[in-house]
Amino acid sequence: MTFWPNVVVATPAHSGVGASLSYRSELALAPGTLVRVPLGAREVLGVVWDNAQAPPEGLSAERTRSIAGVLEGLPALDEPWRQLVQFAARYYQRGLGEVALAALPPQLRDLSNVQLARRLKRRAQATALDPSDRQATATEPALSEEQHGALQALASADRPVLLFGATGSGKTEVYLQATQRALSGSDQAQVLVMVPEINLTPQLEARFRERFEPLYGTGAVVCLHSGTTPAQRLGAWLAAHTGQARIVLGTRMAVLASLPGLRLIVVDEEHDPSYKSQEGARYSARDLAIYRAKVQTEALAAQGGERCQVVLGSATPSLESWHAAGQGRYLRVDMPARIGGGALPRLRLVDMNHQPKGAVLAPPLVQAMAERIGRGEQCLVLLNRRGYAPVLACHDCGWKSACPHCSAYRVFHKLDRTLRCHHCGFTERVPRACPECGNLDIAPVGRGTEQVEEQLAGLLADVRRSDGAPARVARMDADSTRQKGSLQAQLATMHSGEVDVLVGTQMIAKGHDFRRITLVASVNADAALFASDYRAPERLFALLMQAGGRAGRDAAFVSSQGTASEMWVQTWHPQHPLFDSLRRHDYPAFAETELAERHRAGMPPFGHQALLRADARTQQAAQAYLSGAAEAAAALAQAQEVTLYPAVPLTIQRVANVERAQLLVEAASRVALQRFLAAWQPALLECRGLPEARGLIRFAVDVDPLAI
DNA sequence: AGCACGCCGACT
DNA sequence: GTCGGCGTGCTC
Repeated sequence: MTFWPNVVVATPAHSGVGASLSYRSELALAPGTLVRVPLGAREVLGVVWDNAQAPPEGLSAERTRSIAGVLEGLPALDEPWRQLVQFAARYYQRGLGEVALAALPPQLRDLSNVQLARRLKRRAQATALDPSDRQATATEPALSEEQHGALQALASADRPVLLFGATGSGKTEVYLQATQRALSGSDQAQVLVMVPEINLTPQLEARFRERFEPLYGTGAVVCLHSGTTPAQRLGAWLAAHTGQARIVLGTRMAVLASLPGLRLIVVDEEHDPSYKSQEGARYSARDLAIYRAKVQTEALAAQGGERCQVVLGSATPSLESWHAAGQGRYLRVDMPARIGGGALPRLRLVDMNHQPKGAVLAPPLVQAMAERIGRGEQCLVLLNRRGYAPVLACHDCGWKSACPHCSAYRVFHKLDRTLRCHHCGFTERVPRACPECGNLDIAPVGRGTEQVEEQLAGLLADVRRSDGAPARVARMDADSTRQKGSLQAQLATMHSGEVDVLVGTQMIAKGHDFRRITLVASVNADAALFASDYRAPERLFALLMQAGGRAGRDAAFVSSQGTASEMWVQTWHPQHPLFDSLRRHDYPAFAETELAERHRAGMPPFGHQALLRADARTQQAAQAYLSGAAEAAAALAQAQEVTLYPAVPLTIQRVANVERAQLLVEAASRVALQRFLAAWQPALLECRGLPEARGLIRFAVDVDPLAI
């Protein structure tokens, strides 16, 4: 008997190849089976999507080629996984195969059956050799009343849970115990825990290993993120797929891992923009987590009635999630109190209008830091700019350190005397004199972390710590942590108390549990207050709350010092309403204001958006393509009540000599937007051939974009 | 995306 | 006379 399986392969949506390709097979292949198939001149990995009994229509039999082989020993990818991939591909307007294959470890492609068998055998042996003297029960710390309530709510919730917990309220312990509960329900049960950034995985991994390896063995916890080697990634994926791994920790890519026994998904810091992918299929891992829990629950219901729970945790939830909770679509659970009864830091606004002109750090702030250092406390200084200064300029002729390949300035890095473009990476040594007029008087404009570090070291030069040693300032940003292991090393110097003041980008604001920090300062927050991006206030609020959350985490330490922890913000606009909510740590009030504003403007979550983006050799070509695509869809847009805005260049118009433009699509309903985008797809392919779009490099649709 | 096929400059 | 530049076009 001959079968005609439809197989998905890694062809992007814009390649013109349909959703799946028909092959011939003498064997019945279950949907989800991993196969190797001939495609043109090569052989590629594919996933059987369905197995038709009849040959495909409109395709001659001799053009249908045979399946080259099946990946032996691997269970088929299950129905909920396929539904998830199908949903993601459709919703984010990408090829089915592209999404499916991107979710698989790349190494799986070039693994022979012999190699695969060897790997699977080794895994099975490792598991078998694992010491069997496992603990039967976990040693779990006692929970606060709030934590206990959250755990109860999570256990019985019939919808996604939004865990609204202050920084330091002990959300991680709730995740740990919820995980334990989910795993103890069945030998097959699995849990997925996501964090926004790779940097945050090591400490979470340590806590999960410590808690669960004694119970479930050393292979029970695996990590999936872009920092792992291809071999590790394959290993972790296989462990998750075969059920040997009980807990998968990872970044957004982990949401697409194969997890047949999935019972709980945790999305920590759910508001974080890192959950939205910015290339390839531009999916939101948080939104996919919600969908995944739903289809998994449906699948579990069919075989006995258990649920797959999903919990989104944050001290400053995304407005989308907050709104969903307000509507009752999510169950909101509050944990307002800090563990140990510590208070959230007091807000101290520094009105820069009343500070000495040109001061990077206001004298009262420096004074406050000096006092804290003298008492053996630590400080954190936040500045969202790497390097020494964002621009180098000539005072004579007006030359600025523009990047020749991008419409942006190169940043002055004083430490290695370079001008570096943060967009394309183009780096040159700092010129001795102005390249335009030869003037020697070229000077940095604005400030970055390197400069603040340097200035602080100067300002605190005479300050002594409680042990009499001079105060020590360190800097932590993408530059200082580029080398492998240096992030951990830098965190260690902070934990040990070797460093008194840590200057850094938002990297230092996230997640780290420093016990002796009692003062956090944000040096230039103002840019976000008046940014054109409508999500900028939300991000600023989250960043400041999160940064403030680094202070005073150890209530006993703070009270023994006889002080209160503080969050300092330097601003030229102390009257800005955002600071009122921030002062009261009142996220709900802030969210209400922002949501009202969004509602008025028809912005998400009340309206729905997508972007059509184009990259081209010239700006004209990029815009011509977009305009052509808009024109082709004018009637369709009108019928669907979708608004198409004019094509505009991106804020940074050119990056690495590629011109970029985009076009905003707005609709009042998600369904209308989806219908429109799906119907638009053929026109998007066709418009590539427009003569005026000559020079177009690529286009992409971004559904639910984070920035417009 | 790959990888072929296909038409024009500097080399053994 | 060939090796190879990357411009279009197809992949069940």
